[in-house]
Amino acid sequence: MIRVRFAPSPTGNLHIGGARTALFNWLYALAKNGKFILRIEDTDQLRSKKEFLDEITNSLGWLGFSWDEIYYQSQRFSLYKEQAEKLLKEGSAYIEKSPQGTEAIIFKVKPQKIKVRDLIRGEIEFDASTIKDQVLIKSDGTPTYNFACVVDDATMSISHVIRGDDHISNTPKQVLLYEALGFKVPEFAHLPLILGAEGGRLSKRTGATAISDYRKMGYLPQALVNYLLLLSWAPGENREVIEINEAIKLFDIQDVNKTAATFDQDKLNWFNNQYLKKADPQKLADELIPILLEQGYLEKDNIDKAYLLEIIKLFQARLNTLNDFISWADFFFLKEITPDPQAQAKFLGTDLSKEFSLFAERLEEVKDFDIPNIEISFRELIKELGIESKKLIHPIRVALTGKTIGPGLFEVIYYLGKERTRERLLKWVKKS
RNA sequence: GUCCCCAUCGUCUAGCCUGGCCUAGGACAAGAGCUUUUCAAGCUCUCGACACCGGUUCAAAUCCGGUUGGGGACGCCA
Repeated sequence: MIRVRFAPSPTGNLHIGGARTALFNWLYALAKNGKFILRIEDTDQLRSKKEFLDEITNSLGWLGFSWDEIYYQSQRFSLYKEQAEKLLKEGSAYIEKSPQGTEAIIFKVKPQKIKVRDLIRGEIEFDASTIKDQVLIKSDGTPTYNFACVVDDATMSISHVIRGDDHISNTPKQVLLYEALGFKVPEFAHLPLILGAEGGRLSKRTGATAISDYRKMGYLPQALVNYLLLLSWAPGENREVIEINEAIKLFDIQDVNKTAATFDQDKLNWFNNQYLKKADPQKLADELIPILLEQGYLEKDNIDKAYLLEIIKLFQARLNTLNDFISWADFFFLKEITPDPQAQAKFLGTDLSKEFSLFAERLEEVKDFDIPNIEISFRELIKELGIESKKLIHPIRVALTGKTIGPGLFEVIYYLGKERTRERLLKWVKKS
């Protein structure tokens, strides 16, 4: 039975690197019909916070990873103590007294060669003479990371330890502990790290790294998962966009690369756009409504969902993030728009009173107010006035949307409706 | 400083294990064009890499050694 675990410490948010480790563990469990275990490493009582724990579990859930079992190290202190005392009795550990009189339990590291087999990297050899004796139980009675980790992985019957590259140097220390405690050594797989754009670890300075931040920025979990997955694994056949169910069939931990990858937001944006394009507008609406309410674009008791759905369809293909929707589509929800100053100067600087009022009149006369008929009436007007269509299209767009870019003008007019279109046009007509 | 890991376009990668099919394939980004009503999307094209040196071999991106470069770890943090 394959049993893997993700072991975050609730001393910070779930970040990109942690999410990727969780993904590969979860995916491997699904691919091999095993179990995925969540272990909360909250031995540091001072730095562990409930809010971080909540953020981590919420983010994992949002990404779609569910766990079969959950454990908290803070509830297992007696087990660690017991195992440390066993080593003490056998003579492989000793007690060290501090000047204050407190006692710590230290593991004796004997000089020897330690071989670690890694599913991704092959065999790695370490010389134990370069490793110091290891603290097992700190003088405050709590276990150290390496010790609790070994006791837990062994007692939880973890078959494969899949974790970040940064743990490679912990591995020989842990192997020694497995052997001293008489536990079977699990398989190891060390995942390459994800680096920031300037090289080095992904940090707050390199941009947002918390998964909850990506959620707030309007990324879809499927897109983020797909991107993370492709960061050090490839399904082959030049495939990039891959549904998770398909990935489960193809994934194997041995196929993961050894090389550290640089996080690239541009590519993430592309993935997000790919998923946004084919997403169910209904689902996007569900995500968008709370944000639109919060920012005052919608009123709680007055939501026209069918209308919102149409507007979403209009923008879906041009969004990189869900949040882009608000900046592109705001004019559909605002009572009054303020045109971008540059756009106004460029397209509404000259007097178009005659053209705008004529067009407003023509729109009044359109019988079946639909997109083709709006276009026909516009084209006829252009012909009569003898001007180029773009001479009028761009100014009208700015008058209606406040922007120089957006969906096709006739769609905009249709969804804005006769009334609002007229109002916004006439605002630029000088009364003589 | 010591130990460990890694090395294909700017970025993510395919190929490497099982040398020849590689004048190295795809994607993102960038640039150009088509379309056009602007921005996206879509389509077409362009730019662009086997870090270096040596060895093995008829043949090396692929195997071996070294150099260089990058990253990580050396806590009574996890």
